[in-house]
Amino acid sequence: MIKAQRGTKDILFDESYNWERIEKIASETFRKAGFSKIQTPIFEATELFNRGVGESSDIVNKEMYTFSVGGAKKNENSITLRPENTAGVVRAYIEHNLSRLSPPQKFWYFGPMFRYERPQAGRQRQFHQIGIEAFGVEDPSMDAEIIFLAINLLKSFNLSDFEVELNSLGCKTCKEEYKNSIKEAILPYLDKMCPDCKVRYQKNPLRILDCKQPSCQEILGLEEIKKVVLKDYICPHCKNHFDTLTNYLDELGINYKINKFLVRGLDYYNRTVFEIKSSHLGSQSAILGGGRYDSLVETLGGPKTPAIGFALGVERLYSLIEKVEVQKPDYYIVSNNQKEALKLALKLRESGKSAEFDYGNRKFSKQLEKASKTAKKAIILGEDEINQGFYSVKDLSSSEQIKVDNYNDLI
RNA sequence: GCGGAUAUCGUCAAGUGGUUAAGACCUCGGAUUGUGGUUCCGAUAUGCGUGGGUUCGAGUCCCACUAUCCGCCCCA
Repeated sequence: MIKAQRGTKDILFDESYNWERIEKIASETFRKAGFSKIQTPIFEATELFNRGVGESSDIVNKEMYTFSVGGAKKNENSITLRPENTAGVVRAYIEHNLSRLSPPQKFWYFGPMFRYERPQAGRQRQFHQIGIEAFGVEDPSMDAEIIFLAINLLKSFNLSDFEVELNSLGCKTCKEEYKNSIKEAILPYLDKMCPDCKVRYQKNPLRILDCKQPSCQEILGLEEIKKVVLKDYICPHCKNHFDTLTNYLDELGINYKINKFLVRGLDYYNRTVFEIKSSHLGSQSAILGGGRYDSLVETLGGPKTPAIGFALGVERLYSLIEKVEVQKPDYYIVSNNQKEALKLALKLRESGKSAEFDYGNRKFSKQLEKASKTAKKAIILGEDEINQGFYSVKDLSSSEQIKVDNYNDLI
């Protein structure tokens, strides 16, 4: 038997219905904020992610679904199933010259992403993200709006038990300085750190701050290291940006926690980064994450354009929300005349009712049994009804059966 | 990539080396030829993740593989 691939799953019945609801609620929330939906391809040139997400990230290093196409001329065209969607949206932004339009340009998306990882609670190889990307605004009011929107989105799913973490990574220049001072501080302890951190030290030292290894945690906990990490390293410009943002958030009554150790795993982030966590998710506690990526558009060949966005894990969100059952159809038509049953069902649907009918030409007791399990009311369309031109309508919860002479009384 | 647990029908499961692999739910049929939700009767795994091995005999023991779940890493 052929089974669904490891880390992938089928979404059926009520689950599928709840997914539709999620998309609808997200769509409404974003539409009100002036975001339009963007749909980009599921695969892109591998190069896009190498340059966009970054060579030092785990995603690019070991989690991409990359393959070459083009038959015998292998490696001619290396493509990759998107591991995230920011790079794709930025590519589209550049390709369609959207920077020529009056800023800001605001987009949202919903779709599958692919990462080759070991599946676990809250982690699949094909998973879905809802996200937004906004281009062309540097002002911190945009950061505040985006963060508010993220919170607002979660609240529209009736979630309240989550925590917002916030940090600023600084801009290109002060981020470099920060990196260097971290490297300097850590150097004496480097040989005691885990192998991963030794690599990070070279490639992306900020990620060391994220390390969960006890040995590394111990070193990060040392006073002299903490002093360097917690020092306000960011430049006055970035500090001003961050302070204005937190001021706005305070003004909006948003609870957040500044976490100086919050460093995100994708290379393109700078300045504002944030993450929303729930304690009900197990070890994969992040439900949403995002931040600024002011140089990504330029990195990928576009004009210098500030930008910010976030992505939400739909499977993780799904596990937190209250589920809704699919509504039963209004009518189930019980009949041994499939032609008349079909005609009536189609007519009812045209009148705005939901209606199903029995295909089986089975005994009425069987048809009614099915009706009682699946529908609110049964319309019995037997020989008497067809010949004499009326409908017997039975309310399946009260057992009450009435004779309806006029079709209009059914709708 | 590393650790731990698990794998018996569509679902939940009993089974701890010995005849034909319990049971429940779901599904289907009948009791009831035009009246369901309650009741009663019946049907449904030549099969126990896959492949080997031990044994007179394997769902049960051993080995390998695969998958799932949980944790690490990382992320959403």
